[in-house]
Amino acid sequence: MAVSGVRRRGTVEGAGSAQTRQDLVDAAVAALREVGFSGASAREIGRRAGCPQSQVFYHFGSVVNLLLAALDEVSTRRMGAYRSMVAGASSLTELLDAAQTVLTSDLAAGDVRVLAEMISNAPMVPGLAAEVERRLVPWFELAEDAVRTAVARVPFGGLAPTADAARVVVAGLLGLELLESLSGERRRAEQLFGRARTFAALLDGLNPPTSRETTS
Amino acid sequence: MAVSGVRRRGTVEGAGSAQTRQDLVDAAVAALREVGFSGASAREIGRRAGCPQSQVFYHFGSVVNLLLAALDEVSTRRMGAYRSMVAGASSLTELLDAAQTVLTSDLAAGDVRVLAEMISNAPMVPGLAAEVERRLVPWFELAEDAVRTAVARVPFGGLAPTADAARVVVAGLLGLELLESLSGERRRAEQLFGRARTFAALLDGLNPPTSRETTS
DNA sequence: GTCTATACTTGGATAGAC
DNA sequence: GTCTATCCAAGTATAGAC
Repeated sequence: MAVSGVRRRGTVEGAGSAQTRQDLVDAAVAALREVGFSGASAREIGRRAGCPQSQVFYHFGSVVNLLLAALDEVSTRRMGAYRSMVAGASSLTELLDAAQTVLTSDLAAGDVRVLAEMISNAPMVPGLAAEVERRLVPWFELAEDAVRTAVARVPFGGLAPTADAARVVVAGLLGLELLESLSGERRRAEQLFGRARTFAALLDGLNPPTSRETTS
Repeated sequence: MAVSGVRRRGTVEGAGSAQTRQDLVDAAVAALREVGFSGASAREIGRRAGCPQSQVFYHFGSVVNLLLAALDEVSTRRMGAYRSMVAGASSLTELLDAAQTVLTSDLAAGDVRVLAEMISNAPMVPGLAAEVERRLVPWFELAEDAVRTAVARVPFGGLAPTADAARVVVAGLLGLELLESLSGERRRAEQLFGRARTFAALLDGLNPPTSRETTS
C-alpha cells in the first residue's frame, strides 16, 4: 500500500534517494514562491521537504544549486503549456485570450514569481547570473514566437523587430509580477488583459482575413 | 578650512548629526545599487559611510528604515528631472527622445536598480511592502502624465486607459532593469529606444499638427 | 542514504564608556 | 553623538554515527 499511498522517504528501499531529491526540489520551488530567494535557506527548504538541511548539501552540494534545479523544474513544466498556446493562436485576439488563460493561472500559481526571484537575486551571487541567463533563453524564444504570431496579419508586420519586442514582453511580465507581489492583489493583470483585448479586436477588425483561414 | 573642504564627521560641533545621517543615506543608496538588498547590511553600509554600524540604529532605528530613507532620496532626486521631461514634450517623438536621455542615464546611474531592489524584496519583510507601495505612487502618476502626452495627438487617444498603460510602463521599466542587471550589458535599452523612435516618427507623421503648436 | 551534532560566519540590535 | 564591545539569532557547510 506504500505504492499508491503517500510515499514516505526511506520506506521503500532503493527509491529513497530519488524521492528525497524530488521532495527537495518541490520544497525549493514552494520556498522561492512564498518566502523568496533570501528566505529560501537550506533549513527552510529542509523543513518543507520533511528532512534535515544536511540533505540539501548531500544531494545538490549547495543551496544555490538546488534553487537552480527548482528553476529548471518550473521552467520546463510551463514551457509545454506556453508552446501549445502560441501554436494554437492565429490572430491577436486569439493570442491574447490564450495568454490570459495561461498567464493568469501562472501568475496565480506563482511560477513567474520563482523566475523573478532568481533573476533579481542572481547578480549578488557570483556565477549565478550566467546560469540564470542560460535558463532564460527558451522564454525569449517563446515570446518571440508569440510576437511573430501577433504581428503576422498586421501590414508591414514582418518588418517589426521581434527580438526587441520579445525582450520587452518578458520584461513586462517580470515587472508586472513584481508590482503584483507588492500589492498582494492578483486581479490587476486580468483587468489589463481585458482592456488589451478590446484594442486587439479593433486591430484584428482593421485587418480581416483575406481568405478562409487554414484552421480546418 | 573645514567649511569648504571635505567635511569630517565630528570636526564641526553640532553639525555632526545631520552629516552622519546624510552619509548613511548616501552609503545605503550605493549599497543597494552595488550589492543589492540582501547585501545592504548595517555593517556594509557603515563601512561605506565610514562609521560603525551602531550609527545605523541610532539614527534610523533599523536597517529597513534606513533603506526606506535611501529610497526616498533617489525617488525625490529624480522626480524633478522626470517631470520637466514630460512637461517639455508635446509629441510622441519628443517624449521618446527625452525619455531616452533621462532613462538611460538613470539606468546607468542605477537609480532604477534601487527601486527594483526595494520592490522585489519588500514582500519578505513584514510591513515593508506597504511603505514601498506608498513611495511608488508618484512614479505611477508621472508615467500616466507621460502616457497622456504620448496619446494626446492620436485619434481617439482620449479613450485610452492611461492608468493601466502607466502601470505597464512602470512594469516594463522595472523588468528591463532586472534583465539588464542580469546580463551586465547596459546598452540594450538604448537600442530599444532607437527602434521605438522609428515607429514613433511614423505615428507622429500620420497625425501632423493641425495648426501651429503653442510652443512659442 | 539519512540522521544528529557541531564548527564557523555573518548580521541585527543593544549596553555602556567617552 | 559617537565609539567599542558584546549578545543573540540564523545561515552554510561538514563530520561522523547509524
